[in-house]
Amino acid sequence: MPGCATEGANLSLRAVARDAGLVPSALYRYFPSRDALLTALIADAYAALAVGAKATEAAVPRDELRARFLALSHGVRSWALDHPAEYALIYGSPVPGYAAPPETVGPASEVVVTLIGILFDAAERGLRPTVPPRPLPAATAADLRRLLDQSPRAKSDRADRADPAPESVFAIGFTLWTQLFGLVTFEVFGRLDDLITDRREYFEYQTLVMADLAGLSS
Amino acid sequence: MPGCATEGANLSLRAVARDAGLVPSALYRYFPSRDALLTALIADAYAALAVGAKATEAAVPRDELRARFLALSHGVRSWALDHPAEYALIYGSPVPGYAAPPETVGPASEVVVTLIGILFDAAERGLRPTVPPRPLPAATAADLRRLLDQSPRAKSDRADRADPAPESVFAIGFTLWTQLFGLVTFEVFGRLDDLITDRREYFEYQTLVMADLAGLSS
DNA sequence: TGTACATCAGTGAACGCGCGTTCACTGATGTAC
DNA sequence: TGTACATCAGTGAACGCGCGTTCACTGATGTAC
Repeated sequence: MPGCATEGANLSLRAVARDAGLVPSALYRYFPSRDALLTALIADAYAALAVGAKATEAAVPRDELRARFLALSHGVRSWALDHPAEYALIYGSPVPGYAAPPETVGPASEVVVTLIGILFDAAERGLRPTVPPRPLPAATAADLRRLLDQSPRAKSDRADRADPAPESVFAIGFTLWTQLFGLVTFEVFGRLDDLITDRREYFEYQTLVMADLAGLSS
Repeated sequence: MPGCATEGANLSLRAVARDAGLVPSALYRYFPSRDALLTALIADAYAALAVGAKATEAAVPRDELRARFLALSHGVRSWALDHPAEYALIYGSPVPGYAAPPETVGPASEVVVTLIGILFDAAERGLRPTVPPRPLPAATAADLRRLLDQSPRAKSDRADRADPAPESVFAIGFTLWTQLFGLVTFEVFGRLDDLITDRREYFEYQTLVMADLAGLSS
């Protein structure tokens, strides 16, 4: 499809056609329905976010774990601020009557996978979270172990490290993931508007606290 | 207005009228426009969330700081899961073309004010966050000091406590606030659907980690 | 107590708009002989 | 090289629908005398 500008706050089929300089019915050559178009927009948005966030992280030397985490975080924030409509599409209110099909789960998890990769590198170097260790509850531990088994990187070098349990690395990864997107969502959706004036500085501070929490000291 | 059931995923004026058993034009007796109706729905939703969350927190003895935090968190989560449409209205994607008027900022901040109240009580009892202290950057410190001056409770007993700086109590409050709503938003909006099976247990675990982080040990 | 009138709460029809979707079509581009 | 035909990319009119909003109205409830 030519152009394919997914900008603009409106995600209606007609709005997408307008942005692309086409008549609405022309989109039916490319997508059988509005839901199929929506799926493509969502997959594109996840992919674009992952590209933006991982590009900044990949530029940092592998052993600078704290800097890698900060780069990833700022990459997510920058992309979200530059593309608020697409960010809202993937991290905002679910679209009523639309269920994301399975082909979007891969792109959707790229950021958290990268984040957890940093934490595994940190665990390998002996870095430990500053928050006191707390045993994972049973069902959550099972869920994280299942995700771990689907993650080739974590599985390959699991044998030679008994401590910390890889599940607990996932758990701290989920904590950071939640906090990161909570932070970005608050800012992009304007929840900080009358509270925080220098939002970049605030974001930097909060991500530094998160890095401290995860024990990413270098 | 009779009935005034704000349930239902749709927030259109006609949908609200339907829920209330009225004809659409009847709403113009109560609200001059759709935006005014939206403002009322938003204010109601904030108030209902605050009532739900604070009710559970208020039932806990004042000196059980950890239990108060957990009760507040679970109160927010329960209300959000019971009222997903209203939760999306106040914590989801902003409605295009609608700007929240100033009368919604009071109700909007009740949960974070309660949360920070718990943290002030904890600071008074000498409890300290486990995350290493990190100096607040200038603009953020100024913002938090300004919010502090608007908060009567914090101001009244500020003189007799030099340490920790009340701004830093606000800072940790903002961290927990972000994490709490990030957690709830992920769950309510279905972002955990194929990842976490026992979501209540997962939420409990993550809030316990947050309490550890904030040093809420009793 | 009974009548006259004002207020109130809501009705019902109509408007113009943007939406998703359909369908017959057009005209440029490529391919076969 | 020239003609005939198929494919492709997109057009344009039309549909039925839900939306926000308007306006004249109705009928029940309250108040004055």
